[in-house]
Amino acid sequence: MSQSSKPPKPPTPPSPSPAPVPTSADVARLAGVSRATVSYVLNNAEAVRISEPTRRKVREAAEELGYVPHAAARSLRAGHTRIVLLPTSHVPIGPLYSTFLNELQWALRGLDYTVVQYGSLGLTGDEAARAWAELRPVAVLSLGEIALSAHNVATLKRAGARAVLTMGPQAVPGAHALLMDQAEVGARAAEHLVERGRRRIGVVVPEEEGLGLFSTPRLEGARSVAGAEIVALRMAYSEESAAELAQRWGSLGLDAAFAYNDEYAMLLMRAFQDVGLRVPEDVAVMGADDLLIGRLLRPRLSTVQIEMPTGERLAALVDEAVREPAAAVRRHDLMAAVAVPRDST
Amino acid sequence: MSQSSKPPKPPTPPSPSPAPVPTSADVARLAGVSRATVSYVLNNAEAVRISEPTRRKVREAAEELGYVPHAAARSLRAGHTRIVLLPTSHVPIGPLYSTFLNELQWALRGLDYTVVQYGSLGLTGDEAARAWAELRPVAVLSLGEIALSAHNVATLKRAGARAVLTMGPQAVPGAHALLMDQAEVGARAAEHLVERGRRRIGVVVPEEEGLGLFSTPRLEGARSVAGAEIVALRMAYSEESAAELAQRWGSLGLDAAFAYNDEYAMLLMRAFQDVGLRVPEDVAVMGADDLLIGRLLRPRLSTVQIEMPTGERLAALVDEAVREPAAAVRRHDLMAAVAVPRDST
DNA sequence: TTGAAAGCGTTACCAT
DNA sequence: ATGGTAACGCTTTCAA
Repeated sequence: MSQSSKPPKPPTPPSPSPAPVPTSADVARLAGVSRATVSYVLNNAEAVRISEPTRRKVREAAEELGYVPHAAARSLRAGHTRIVLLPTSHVPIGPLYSTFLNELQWALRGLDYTVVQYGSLGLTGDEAARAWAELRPVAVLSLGEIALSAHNVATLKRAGARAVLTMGPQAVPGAHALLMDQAEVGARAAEHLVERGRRRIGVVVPEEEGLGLFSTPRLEGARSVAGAEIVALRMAYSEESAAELAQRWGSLGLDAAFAYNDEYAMLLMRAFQDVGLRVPEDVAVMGADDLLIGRLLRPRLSTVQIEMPTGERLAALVDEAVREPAAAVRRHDLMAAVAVPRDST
Repeated sequence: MSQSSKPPKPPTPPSPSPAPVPTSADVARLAGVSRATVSYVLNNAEAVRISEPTRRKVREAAEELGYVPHAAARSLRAGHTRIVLLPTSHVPIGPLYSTFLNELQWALRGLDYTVVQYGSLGLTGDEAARAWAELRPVAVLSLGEIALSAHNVATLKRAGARAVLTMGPQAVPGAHALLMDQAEVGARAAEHLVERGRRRIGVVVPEEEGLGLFSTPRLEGARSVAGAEIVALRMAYSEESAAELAQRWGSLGLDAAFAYNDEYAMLLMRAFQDVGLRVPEDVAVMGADDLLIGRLLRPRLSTVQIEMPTGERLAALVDEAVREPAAAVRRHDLMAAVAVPRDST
């Protein structure tokens, strides 16, 4: 090997040969046709008629080379993507929510979108919006874990997003609002307890970080109910923390607990029983989310059932917003909450 | 304000104007420099020295235009991406798993990867591999929900993937194997029950689709234990199904149940109690995953604790595989399972 | 210190 | 029925 004008390309220093990725040009060469023809065949272009022998040759060449088109090049050329960006934080919100997320993802795939879940924990609205915009998503569906400003929405739209949707308690200017006000949940719980004759209600606020977006509105919702006196109580998702709270319950002078959700409720109810408090005689306990496990304890747990939109419904909403971004930015009320009385209240 | 050569920009007419996305050329024009300079400034190129005034001009122009670089164009030029592709199915596997997934995502972001979660439910290995390859991920981390063949791995590598990692019970040729054999779980459970003097064990197999990847190895693991007779029992995640199973339990002649995981175990245990069977006297019940809720029922649920790798650990493994794909494809044993005896056995 | 230009992989128009 | 070619937005030599 003699030295040519080009330096002997060092074979990617540390590792061996990264073996070049086959391109449509490679396929064309092997099939003995042009790149355009390859494109036509592989995309089943209907505007152009290609002879059957040629089609087969192209297909075989592609197969032999293991050719797979390059999504980035394709969307660069197309001028747009089919990416729906789904910001997420690391918060384990519970089974209800993750089931919903999975459904949504599945439904969007069915509509031919590529779902990119982008971990955005710790980013500010500005940083997040910029990072998301780099991917040129056709739509952004923020589940409310990041607080978006009108300016952030503008950034995303300038980057080509045809729709920005936010799910949460309040609307953001410029974005479609999918309203899901967790305050409803707190309100339904407190109303139910008041109906049952309870007056002084302790509302559990999880110590776990990141749940504030849910727990604060739930607390406020409870506060909004007439006839009830509300006391906020911090508690962690652990037996120790629940035991500690149950221990000092007597000194609080409360007659009911609304425990954020069923899991915290079960924890607390068990702790109550362990210190000799009777449920519901001494203290009523109410959960939320209507998880199956809430029915396994005795007494059965009263709860607030939340009707989440189906993933399919939401996917359709996204699709509609993408297809018709002209339509005035709309608000949808997506959440309904209803008390489910069982035996703990 | 008089009219200039440019027409008075219509204030975003209803639909037709998708308002062009600003490019680096626009920034260059506004700042009065070349595109190259823009790139240097925005990427803090160290090889080139740019005057401070120029830098400021460029930054201000970018700011004013709301310019955000185009990730696809960038990676097309660079010849590689920082995408780690994470195939997912729609199965709600439980809190343990989703917490882990979130951790992993967060850790990968910290390593400057972009995590793309790709819903692959219903795709065959071939279809999935092709779809993933289009994104030119630098790494694919398959959690085992899709069965990958050696050929699929080859497809991905030809498309530029520097690492393909599979998490699951068995290794795939060409891929790094992160072994997590769920059979361990079943084995630990059965061993524990045998130690407690049980001989005929019913193993619950969830009817829910998609759990087979976990439930089958757990069942097989139980079968592998000497001294126990195993009977597979199908059951759905519902009170009705559990009740039905409890109803005919007497006719089965079994003295213990290993219930797939803690949630199924709790469901079944409650159903046992409702039909008058005593736990653990009449029947021992064992769960898996060591969920907190398992401690809330009485008797407390014996379980198998699984030590999942931390998201951070796994992210580091991915990073290492990407940086050094030359290193022989390795196997890592990532899972440890240990029985946690409580009161239900 | 800055600018001109090539090229990454695709697709769509316009010739042939 | 096919092929040539330009263009998408960006980075990066190379030259000035």
